[in-house]
Amino acid sequence: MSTRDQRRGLIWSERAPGERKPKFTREQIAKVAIEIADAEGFEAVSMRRIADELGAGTMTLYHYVRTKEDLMALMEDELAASILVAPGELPTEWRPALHRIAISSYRAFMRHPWALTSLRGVRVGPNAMRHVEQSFMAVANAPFDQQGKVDALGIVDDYVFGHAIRVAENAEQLDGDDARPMRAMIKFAEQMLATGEFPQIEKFLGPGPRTQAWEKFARFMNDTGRFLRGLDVILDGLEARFTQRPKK
Amino acid sequence: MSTRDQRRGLIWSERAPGERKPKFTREQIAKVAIEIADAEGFEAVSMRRIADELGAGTMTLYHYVRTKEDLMALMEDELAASILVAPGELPTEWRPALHRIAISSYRAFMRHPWALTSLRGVRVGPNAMRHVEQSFMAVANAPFDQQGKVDALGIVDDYVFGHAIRVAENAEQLDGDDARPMRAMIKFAEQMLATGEFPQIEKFLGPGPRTQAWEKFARFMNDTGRFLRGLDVILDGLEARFTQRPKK
DNA sequence: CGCTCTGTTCGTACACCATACGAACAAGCT
DNA sequence: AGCTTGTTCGTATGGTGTACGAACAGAGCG
Repeated sequence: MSTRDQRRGLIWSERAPGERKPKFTREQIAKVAIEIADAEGFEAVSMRRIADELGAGTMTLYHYVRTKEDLMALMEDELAASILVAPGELPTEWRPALHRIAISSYRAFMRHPWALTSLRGVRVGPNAMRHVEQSFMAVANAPFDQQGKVDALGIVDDYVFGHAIRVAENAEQLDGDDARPMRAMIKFAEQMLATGEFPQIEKFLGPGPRTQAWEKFARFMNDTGRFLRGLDVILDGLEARFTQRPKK
Repeated sequence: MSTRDQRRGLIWSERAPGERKPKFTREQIAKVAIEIADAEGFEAVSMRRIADELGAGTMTLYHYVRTKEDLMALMEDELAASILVAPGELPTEWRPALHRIAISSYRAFMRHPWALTSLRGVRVGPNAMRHVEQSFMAVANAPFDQQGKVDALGIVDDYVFGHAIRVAENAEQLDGDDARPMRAMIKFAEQMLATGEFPQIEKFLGPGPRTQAWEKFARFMNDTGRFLRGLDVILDGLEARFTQRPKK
């Protein structure tokens, strides 16, 4: 190898000749979009806004992405990366492994609540596939048959996703700096209760002035403990299914 | 009562004097919006489109609704009505009752898949409250404490919602008349698999030509049986939680 | 060095969106 | 018949995604 090659890397990591280096990268664009959504909500994410943030013309983005839909797929996969469990940290037992993945997903969703309602899924990117791989890994040693394994993964994923999305929606109202929506909702609920059509709800809330009971209830719904208890119930159910009837 | 009052109904069902009858109703508007979404997808629902369908001017809608957001709340509550179990048909035992409600919700979601991804919730309308009432009714006789009851409802609701939303997203691609998105996804997945980074997924799919294995897999994910099995697992878990440790 | 090629950037234009504003209309009353 | 006011809706504004094609600039070559 001659000296003039010293400062160059392996051929694979070098750009092929004749290929101009673009100013931006897809990852960079996706990250900026996520930052905007985190800071100002998903509806603030527009092609113009992203381009401005990057100091580029709006149409420049369309060189990296065919449609805004594609860009959202990039955002989604970028977030999918953050639900991956660090390699080596995945327990070998199926139950703690599933538990670990579920918590990791839950945390990621809580960090970017807007993603749950705004990014419509099924655009499996590289990181989403890694998540699937990791999930299969989690149940690889589980005493379930093929169908049982997929069922188990599906149930946990569905629960985590469903829970997260409902909590996220709730939190948007609960933690907003504007308390009016919450007040309006309580007022409406009280009106409905006054009709007497809802004895069970009334019984649950108890008698007397329930101005705080409502908010307490809302906070309870968003308690992480509730998520964990539900997760345990589901894992219990999966375990029971196995011990009760090993061969279906 | 004099004869001239004969043809009039009870005072309560009469319009108060001085109140002009509007041409449309909120319910009517919401129903039209839902029809459009069912027929052409949610993105086809615009204020102009709804108004056209009703034979009204666009701005007329704003007399019935403050914003489009409000209109979506109306749509949501209209759909919430369809997940209500007919009164009298709700079993008294908590497990079949929860099962019944879950299935009813699942069916409603399957009928209007777009609603899951497009209508962001927490706008509890009258019908949503009736659903909550019905849910509390379902667990009224269950041997859980207060927290346990709410937990149980939450877990089932979360699972149903999470499952439905993922199936709905899947179905959009699976049942679309355009098979290209599906093919593109398979092609991409195969490329990823070729890297050897996904041994678990490969093991699951098995060797050889898997052109059909993919679609079979997708169909399996959307099988109603999978939903029901998951529901049973969760109800098992809830039941176990009770029999194992009656007092918490 | 300048020329050419082409990948990359982006200005302009269009169709569509939600909706603010205020004018026009008509139903029910006196 | 005239008035009041709830209801309808035309127009206009500022936003959106993106099609089109012109302008720019980096790399290779002579």
